[in-house]
Amino acid sequence: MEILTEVIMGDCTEKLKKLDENSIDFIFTSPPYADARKRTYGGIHPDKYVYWFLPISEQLLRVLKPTGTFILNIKERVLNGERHTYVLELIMEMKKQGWLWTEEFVWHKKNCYPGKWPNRFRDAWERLLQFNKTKKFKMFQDNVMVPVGNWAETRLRKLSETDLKRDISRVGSGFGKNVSNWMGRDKVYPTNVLYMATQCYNKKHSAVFPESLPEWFIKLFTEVGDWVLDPFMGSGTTLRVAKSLARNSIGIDIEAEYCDMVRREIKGKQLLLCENRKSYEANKH
Amino acid sequence: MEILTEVIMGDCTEKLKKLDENSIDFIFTSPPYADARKRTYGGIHPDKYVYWFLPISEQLLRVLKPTGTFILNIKERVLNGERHTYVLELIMEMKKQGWLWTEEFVWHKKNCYPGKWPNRFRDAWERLLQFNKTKKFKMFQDNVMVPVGNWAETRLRKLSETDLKRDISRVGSGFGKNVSNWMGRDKVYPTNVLYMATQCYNKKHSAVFPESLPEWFIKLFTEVGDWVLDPFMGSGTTLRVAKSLARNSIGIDIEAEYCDMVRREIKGKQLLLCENRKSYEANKH
DNA sequence: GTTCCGCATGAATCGATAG
DNA sequence: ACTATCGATTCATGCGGAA
Repeated sequence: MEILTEVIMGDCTEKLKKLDENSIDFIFTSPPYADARKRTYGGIHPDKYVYWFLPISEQLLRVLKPTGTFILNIKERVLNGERHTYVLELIMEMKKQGWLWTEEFVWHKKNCYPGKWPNRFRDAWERLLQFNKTKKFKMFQDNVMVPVGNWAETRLRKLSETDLKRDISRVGSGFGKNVSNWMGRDKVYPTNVLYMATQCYNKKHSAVFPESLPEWFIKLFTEVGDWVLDPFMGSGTTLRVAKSLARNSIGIDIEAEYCDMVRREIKGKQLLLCENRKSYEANKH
Repeated sequence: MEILTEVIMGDCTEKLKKLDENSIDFIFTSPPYADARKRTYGGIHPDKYVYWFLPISEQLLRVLKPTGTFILNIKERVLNGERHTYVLELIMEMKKQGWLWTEEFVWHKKNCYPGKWPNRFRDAWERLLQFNKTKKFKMFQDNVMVPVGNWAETRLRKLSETDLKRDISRVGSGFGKNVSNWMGRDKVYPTNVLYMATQCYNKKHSAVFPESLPEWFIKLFTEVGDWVLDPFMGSGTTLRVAKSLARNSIGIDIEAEYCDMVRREIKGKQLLLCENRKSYEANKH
């Protein structure tokens, strides 16, 4: 079976209209956040964000199969000291369009953006909104099971409870036992909180989310040979993962530079894969 | 300085009207979830939740000092396979009342409720919505700093990258060095994700949230001698923590049994403190 | 080949300054 | 008054060079 990976250059609002209805199994995307990436997308003001996105989500609803899922990675900005409500409004407007708001996953970022302010802490999480067309969507929970428990933290907590210095030698000797214990145990289903690092750095083009993020959801919501769509492709993280997992994929981006780069990669002339890429470690602490 | 702890029995919609305006420094509460089955508060249906809560939040806005903060612990239920939107609507309606929606913290539960469903995973997070009356609210960030970095996880990742069994002995010998390294480092400010265990079990009355949750926020938003309010007191976790931190507190509950229990505890005749209570470990993994 | 140290780099946000 | 730009702040991570 041949796996297809297609790159379409242009504004996704228009290009999505050319895709067949009920043809996509899974949509994963991270649209430009309000007022971020001003150059590329003209800088959508928070107050106009919903109005800007709704025509796109309307098309996404059209192209998605009834059994498909749409995961939207998004987070609202701070404006005048408050969290803006455009994401909340977007959810309610998309429901009016016919979307089902099935779930909200949390991406708990291991390494969030630094900074200090008198009235707030660093933002260490983003929303992963799950939308569906029907209640009968495909889901393969067994594909994303995680090792049980938290070996490292248990060990750490025990250390802090006793006298550290005195116990170091004893801990050292007990170390192997714990490791084998942890490895021998079964796997469990994950939760709706994903604990992952923000990025896997490439040499030139950094991605806004790590490969482990689309990887987790593609395994969860699709089968081999299914069709994956990312209307805001960017550096092509979603397509790269889809291809490596033997899923067909379509990426749309308005930037020629991104499209060229991803096309070159598809042809195999340039491999931009992160070499020391870590497998996802969702829910492991 | 004497610390006062007051328990008021009754419907908080009414009882709140008897409190002075601008008299409370911090409000922390976890209102009953929308649920048609529950008897208390007349069994609020999700569709009527906002309508039910708004008169209460209006009173909370009145009694809170301009420098005060209101933390609302809440999570929307699943209804007909979808997340209900009453929390989103509530945020927007409270903004119309005059509240500022400053931030949304995430309580990432270490041990969430078990279970398995064909179309969703276990829910491991809840919202902690921060509302303020003005932008000039009190915040004492230094009181909630956490140890830096993530020693345990780094160690764990290194182990998985190499041959585990072969390296056990070597790791054992290098253990003390790493521990001292980790201990020597400074503390950093936390993020807006709190990673805490779900509950601290009492003998009879289990609390909705662990003591570490109000503890963290009371330390962050109040000083010794300030006034703390919980309009849905329940088993009195908020009041217990407030008292132990030398803050005055007021709790309101409609259930006589809860009120009696908390009053007895205040008098010192019954100590319901969790014996093996852990200190909070926000953002440590 | 390893390990260690130093350094640059982020989907950020606030407050001050300038137009 | 309201918007646009800029510097300061902060920390987990990966990279390169050195021991």
